[in-house]
Amino acid sequence: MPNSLLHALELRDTLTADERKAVLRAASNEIDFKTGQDIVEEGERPNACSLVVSGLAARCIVLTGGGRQFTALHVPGDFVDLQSLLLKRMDHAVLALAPTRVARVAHAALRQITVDFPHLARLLWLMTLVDGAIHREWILSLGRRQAPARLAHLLCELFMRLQAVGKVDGLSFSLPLTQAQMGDMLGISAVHMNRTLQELRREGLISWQGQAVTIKDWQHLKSLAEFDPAYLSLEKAPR
Amino acid sequence: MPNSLLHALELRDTLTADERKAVLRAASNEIDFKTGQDIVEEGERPNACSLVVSGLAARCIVLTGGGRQFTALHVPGDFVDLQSLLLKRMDHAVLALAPTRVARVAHAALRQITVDFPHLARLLWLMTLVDGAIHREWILSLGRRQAPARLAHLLCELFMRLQAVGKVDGLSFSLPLTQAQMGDMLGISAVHMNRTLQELRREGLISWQGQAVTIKDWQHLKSLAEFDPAYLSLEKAPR
DNA sequence: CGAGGTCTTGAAGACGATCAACAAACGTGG
DNA sequence: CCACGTTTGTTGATCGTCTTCAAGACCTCG
Repeated sequence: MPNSLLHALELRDTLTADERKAVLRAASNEIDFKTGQDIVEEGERPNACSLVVSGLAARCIVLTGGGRQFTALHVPGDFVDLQSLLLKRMDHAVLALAPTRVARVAHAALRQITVDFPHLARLLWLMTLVDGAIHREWILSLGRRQAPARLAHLLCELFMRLQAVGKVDGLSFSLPLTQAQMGDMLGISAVHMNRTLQELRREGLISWQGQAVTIKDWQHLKSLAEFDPAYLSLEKAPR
Repeated sequence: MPNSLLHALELRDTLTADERKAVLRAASNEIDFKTGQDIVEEGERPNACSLVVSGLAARCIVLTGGGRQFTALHVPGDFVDLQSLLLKRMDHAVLALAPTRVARVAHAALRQITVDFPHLARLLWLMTLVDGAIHREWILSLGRRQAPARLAHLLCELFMRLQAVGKVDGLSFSLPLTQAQMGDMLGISAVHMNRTLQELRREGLISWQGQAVTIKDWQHLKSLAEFDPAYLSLEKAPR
């Protein structure tokens, strides 16, 4: 159900009753993906956008030579390919990192929303703008932070985003990623990812066993990462 | 004049006469910035968006400790802060990298466009989506390419973007950047930037003297970078 | 129980950072 | 137009981060 979408939108602004109805009307069928499955393929021209209802998804680009880079991570309430409404062609694939349920919202329905509900349209636009702000933080991390700060920053970001959609338990959350996959987000090798992780564990900043991540020292983690959550726009404001 | 905006929009879709008029009506005053001046400051809450009319601008984030990272480069026809319409607060500064003329478009006028001209609104949205696509390519470069390929990719991108707005002369264009600034985009030090540049020169891929960049071997530059311009959406399509 | 994936560790080497010095280009004022 | 100071470009040497290769431990699941 697109309740997760309603929730994500209402994190950032208030919806009218009509707008809520329009959102609910736009949603169509839901599909389940297994870990590792492609939700959207590179080169595809979708006629619907995919909204994560539960699970975890990532945008993925592969280089000739085998190098892989994840360019975004998506939690419940996120569209994984809202840009395809206007960009048409997918320039990257989207992968399920865990068992993931996705709701499809037809392009036609989204386009109609831009005509009938300008404010709602601006909120959809906003969601892609938040994606952009997150991209810029990743660029900063990849360009100017070294591995421990990069990892710390990503964990801070994930914690805040998961908290916003009610997917944390105190200071713990579930992160169904292998270390190799985490390396592919941080732009480091799996081996170095492992050593960096051990460093943060040794410093008592986090624990990470199996899929359970716990933040053990939020203050230090935050300052190591120079993390400031403002870029996530997790606040209500008239948009 | 926002002719540069009209041009940028019409690169990607056709406008009606009314839409063209609405664009022209929305523009207000123009301002000149000198090299190095802030066009928008971090933390600011602009009430207008800034459109590059001529010159060159970059989004810039500074870390405590002096590290600096540019997260985007903007050529004529680009908005440098269109996201501020909905994100409100600037999470980074925007800097003029050369003498730059900027046209201000009031947030109120843009918001009115989202109500009166849904199709035009989608094209504005599209411009931020292209920014996002470029961000993802930078993430890929910073994460998985080494310095020579990173530089090659940025030069390919810049060439295509400048060509689209008529700012190239054959295979040459003007790039008023210091090597240190270029390093701040590629996530490398100024010294390494210099050595990487010399490598591309030595291989006969480019020349770069003063502010004049010339691509001497487009095919090899492109293949070194694994460059595919599709992500720039430089084609007309109904949006 | 075996097989494949994941995690962990060690060692060698590549890529890029940093420090330092100097050359070249530029802008400004005399 | 030249003298000067400042910024930018260039080069060498050293050091640190991260990669790669390789091997073994652990773990999960059929």
